[in-house]
Amino acid sequence: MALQLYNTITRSVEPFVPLDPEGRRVGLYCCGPTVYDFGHIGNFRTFVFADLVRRYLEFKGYAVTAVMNITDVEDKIIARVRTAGTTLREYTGRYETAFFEDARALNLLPPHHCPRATEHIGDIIALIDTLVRRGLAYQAADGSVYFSIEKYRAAGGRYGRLVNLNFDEMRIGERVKSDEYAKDAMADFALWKARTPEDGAVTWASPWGEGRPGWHIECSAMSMKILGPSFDLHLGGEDLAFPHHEDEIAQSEGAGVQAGGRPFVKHWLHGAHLLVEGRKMSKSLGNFFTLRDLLSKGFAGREIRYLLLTAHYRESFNFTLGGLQGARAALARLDECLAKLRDVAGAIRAEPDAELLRGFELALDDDLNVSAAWAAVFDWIRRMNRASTDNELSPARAAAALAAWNRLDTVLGIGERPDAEAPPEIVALLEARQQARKAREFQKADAIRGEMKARGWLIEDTPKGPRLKQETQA
RNA sequence: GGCGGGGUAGCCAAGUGGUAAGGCAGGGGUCUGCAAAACCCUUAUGCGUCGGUUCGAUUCCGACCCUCGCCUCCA
Repeated sequence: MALQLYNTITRSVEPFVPLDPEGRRVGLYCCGPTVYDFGHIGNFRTFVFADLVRRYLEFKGYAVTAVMNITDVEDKIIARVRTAGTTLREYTGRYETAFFEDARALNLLPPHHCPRATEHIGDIIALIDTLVRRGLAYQAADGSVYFSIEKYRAAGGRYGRLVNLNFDEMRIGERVKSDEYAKDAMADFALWKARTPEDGAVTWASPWGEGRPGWHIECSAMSMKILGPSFDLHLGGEDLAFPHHEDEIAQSEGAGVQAGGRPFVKHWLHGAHLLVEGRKMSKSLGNFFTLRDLLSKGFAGREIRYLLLTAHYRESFNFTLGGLQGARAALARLDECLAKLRDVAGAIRAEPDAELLRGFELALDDDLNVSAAWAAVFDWIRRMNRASTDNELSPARAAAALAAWNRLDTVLGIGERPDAEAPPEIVALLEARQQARKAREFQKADAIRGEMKARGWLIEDTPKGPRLKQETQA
């Protein structure tokens, strides 16, 4: 079975074939967070998607090098540093730490490299210098260095491959006042921004004077430094396709550092945005959620991760609090099944059940059809439960099922609900209830059960005796 | 205005030129002292609207409506 992925640059689903001649090593870069605030659920949809891509490639046996940049210098950050009266590092450090905490809550595998823009100023300057020397970049009257789309095109570069744009029809100036810039052409973009008084201490020396990097250049400089001038996969949110990724291609290929005929990036993947409660997420609508907001409402990281992983990455997704409740119920069914399997399997070990793996892999091979993958998982859960009810679940079969699940979960990253140890007073209540039941004092037994539920513990009476479960609630 | 996605059950969401996966919620049943969990049955003659192509369309084509994204520093 072969993995197929949609490629934004060809607008089609195509087989994934690594650049590595041995077909083993894969370089993956994902545009990471701009650390000016806490990450919201939309940001994390993209990062969960990137995590899925990385994990599935590893599942398929590829040796992945995953890179995610930290954008720690940028207009919004500088503005906030100024109003907060703090230093750049202090300000961004706070949100970077928060980001990694959030990432851990969602069980995102840490990328192998998380380069910060501010720690690669030298690489950025070197890349800009190359572009200047090749005649593709120029310093304008305002002191900033810009990339010339016209020169790039004249040199054979193709601009506008990720997004079909008609530059004559563009509504120029609607979002940025054109008179703010001294660029030769509207479409040119900044590589190096000359220092302004508002930048405060956020400035670096360069051959073109004091200033700071433009936005796009950091990703080109850092990705090529770590993964080489040509690498396999570049991911990001769909909004980044233009201009960010388009400009990355122009800069990176404009530098002429790729081996003959090789592209900067072979495969571009873009994750769709999400809606929240059916509306575009916005603070004024009250449907703007940071990950922290959701965690503080009592939802678990795995529930959020699961919900984000129920929809295909190229479709916009309607994220709702009700959906999160549904996620909790679905995971409870999974947990229930796994607990049963573990109970039956005991210490037996077995090879993974091939049927489950096959359905799962078939689904994800098809451009990461994660909905179909979950369908395979839930069909399997039903089969296991039925076997259990019909008394046909042997320890060997349960062990094989568990082994398959563990393999799947290297991709899904859902894990299992941690078992909480019941406190002594709950155990005492449980024993009291058992006494009452034995004496057929059911009213008393039910009262005790109600008392335990009030304290957050549920009882399930099984043929093997009562089972305690901690109630989850948001 | 240009370009690109979408509109599938109460909600979320796959999918296909041949008669609609899966999850949540709901209804009925089995089991249970009662529950819980689990299982079984059930819930779209229908896939935005109107036309067209076809033996056959939710799937292809056209128009229209609604919605989301991008159109210069937003995941």
